[in-house]
Amino acid sequence: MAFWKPGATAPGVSLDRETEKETGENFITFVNPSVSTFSIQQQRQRLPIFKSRDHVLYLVEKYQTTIIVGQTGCGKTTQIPQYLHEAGWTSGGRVVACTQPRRVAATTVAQRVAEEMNVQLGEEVGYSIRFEDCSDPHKTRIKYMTDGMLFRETLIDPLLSQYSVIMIDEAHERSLYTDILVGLLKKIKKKRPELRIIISSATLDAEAFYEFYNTNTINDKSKDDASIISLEGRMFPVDIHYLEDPCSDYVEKAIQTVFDIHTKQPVGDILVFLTGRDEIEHAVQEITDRATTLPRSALKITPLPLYAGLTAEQQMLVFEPTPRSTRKVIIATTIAEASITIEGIVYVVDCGFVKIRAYNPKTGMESLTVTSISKASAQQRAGRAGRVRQGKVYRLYTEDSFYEFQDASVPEMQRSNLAPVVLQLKALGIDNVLRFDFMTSPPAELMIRALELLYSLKALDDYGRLTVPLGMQLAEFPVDSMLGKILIDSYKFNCAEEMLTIAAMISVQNVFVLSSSKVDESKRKFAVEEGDHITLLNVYNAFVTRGKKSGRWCHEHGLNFRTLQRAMSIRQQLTKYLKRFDVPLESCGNDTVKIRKCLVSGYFANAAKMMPDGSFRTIRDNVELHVHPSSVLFTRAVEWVIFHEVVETTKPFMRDLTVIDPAWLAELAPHFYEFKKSALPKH
DNA sequence: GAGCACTGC
Repeated sequence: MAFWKPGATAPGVSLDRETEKETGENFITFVNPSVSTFSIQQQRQRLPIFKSRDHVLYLVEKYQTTIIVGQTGCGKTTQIPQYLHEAGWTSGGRVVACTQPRRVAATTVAQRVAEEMNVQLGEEVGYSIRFEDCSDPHKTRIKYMTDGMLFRETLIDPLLSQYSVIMIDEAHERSLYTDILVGLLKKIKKKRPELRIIISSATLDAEAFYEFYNTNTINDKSKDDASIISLEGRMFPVDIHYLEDPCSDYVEKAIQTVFDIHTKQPVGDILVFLTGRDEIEHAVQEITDRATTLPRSALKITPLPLYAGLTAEQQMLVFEPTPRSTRKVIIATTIAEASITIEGIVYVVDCGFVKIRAYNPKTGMESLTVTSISKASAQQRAGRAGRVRQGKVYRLYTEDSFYEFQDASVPEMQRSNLAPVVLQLKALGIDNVLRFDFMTSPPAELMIRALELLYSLKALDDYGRLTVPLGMQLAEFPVDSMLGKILIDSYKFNCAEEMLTIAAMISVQNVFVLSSSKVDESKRKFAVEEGDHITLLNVYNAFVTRGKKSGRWCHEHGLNFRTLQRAMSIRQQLTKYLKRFDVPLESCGNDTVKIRKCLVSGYFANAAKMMPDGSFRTIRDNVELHVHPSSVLFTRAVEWVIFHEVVETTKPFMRDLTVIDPAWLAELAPHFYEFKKSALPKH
């Protein structure tokens, strides 16, 4: 195999060299390619990363693992795969992969690189995300993909043999699949010495990745098989302002700061980070009210909310260009930290908090709590002010409290339900998941809880081995383990068609448009006394029949069009799996008893009984629970329910409930409830 | 009795 050697000229490189020029001129000229007079190749050479091109290629050649530290905007994501391609790493049918934690990033970066290489997207340069494979198995040389997709490929080809280089981008975010891949690649690299791994991280974690991959234990650097390189960024400087004294109400302080900036600072839009919808809607309202007291001659101010629960149309408003006489204030959740980038932001107001979801293995409950952000998050938020010109960040906390923040937030692996991780690792032949080499091992309680759940679902046998076929099928199924079990068992109740719809609707969030008075009214039209699952089934069926799958109909009924479209895609995908598993695709008509019994066959562990005061207790542990106000069963008197999940916010709330007959628990989950039969009423 | 950070397969 012919590799490019340091010092030699790589294929396709000679032309670049001749036109190489010193950088340092006005950056703005190539920030916007449409007004640039430079060719694409010249623009590429003007990126700060170009200066490190040879060094990066040298390290990748010499070391099996290279850790690249580089700020957003340095060009690593678009350039490094191209450098590797130019240097011959894609010859002989091999592919360079670059993973992203988010779908949009994978598609937009692939689009950009295809333009730079002047090729058709989906041919030499492609992408692969759920529901969308825009790549060609024979032609694609550079493949951008979500980390979850690359992980799924390991289920088919455990050594990922078609890839010569695998670049894990944004590794500092420590998403669940990034962490699994980081662990798996350590195993794969032992079996494939020719494979090269690039871990790209924006921050302080770099050293930890290096330690994880470097197999050299002696004190002689020349024996290292991992290396680190830092790349220069291309951000504009951001002035940091702290509070002198801590504040007690950061929402009020944020509003005051917005007006301070508005009345004292030059033009430029403002981005405010708060933690959730309530705070955001409150701030938007207050800013609107107080703006009326501004002098008529002053610059106008337009507050805009931004969070995931809004419809696509509502979200698009933040991208509308601002009229000359107006300053835009975007008030956002953490969604604006990495997922959505808004151009033109010059001022950032950072409250210093974020809502974090964490899984408690003792109770099996998830909590959603407001916690301090990490230093890395604070840095990322500040960076949002330095994309177009020099910016300012106003941190609504003291400098001392900043230094008390954790360096990085807790990796998802440390705070998630690990049932799917356990299933998938076992499907890869990694039986002892407790001893799998994770960069940061998850707490043992999380692992044990996952093993217990999988055992109760009969996905694991008495020896902790994956059962055949159920365990293997659940490992492959891109759906929550309990829902997967329900889908596979649906043939027993002749209701696969109904369960496919329910599973798809449960897998998406925000079916009903939030914070609209129409919603409650609209929801009542679809609501049934059996509960949320069958209500969701009704909504979906109405959408595809009466609603003719149209956005207009959704709008009229307070439903989120994009969410329902996504539910259709998921349903389609899940249907393919059921066909492959030979589950007969029957419909039970409108037999809600069959549907609810089928739900019990998977959700038996999540059962609760109502108390005289209207609260609930779990049957398993007698833990107090409440009906979430978004449920159609909220304020209704019912006796026994099963639920999809519990999320603790102000109280532990059950979400997505269905009314059941307790006799079904004994009938369908005797292995789980046998020892507690006395707790069930006699029938 | 009154409320839902964000991704991903």
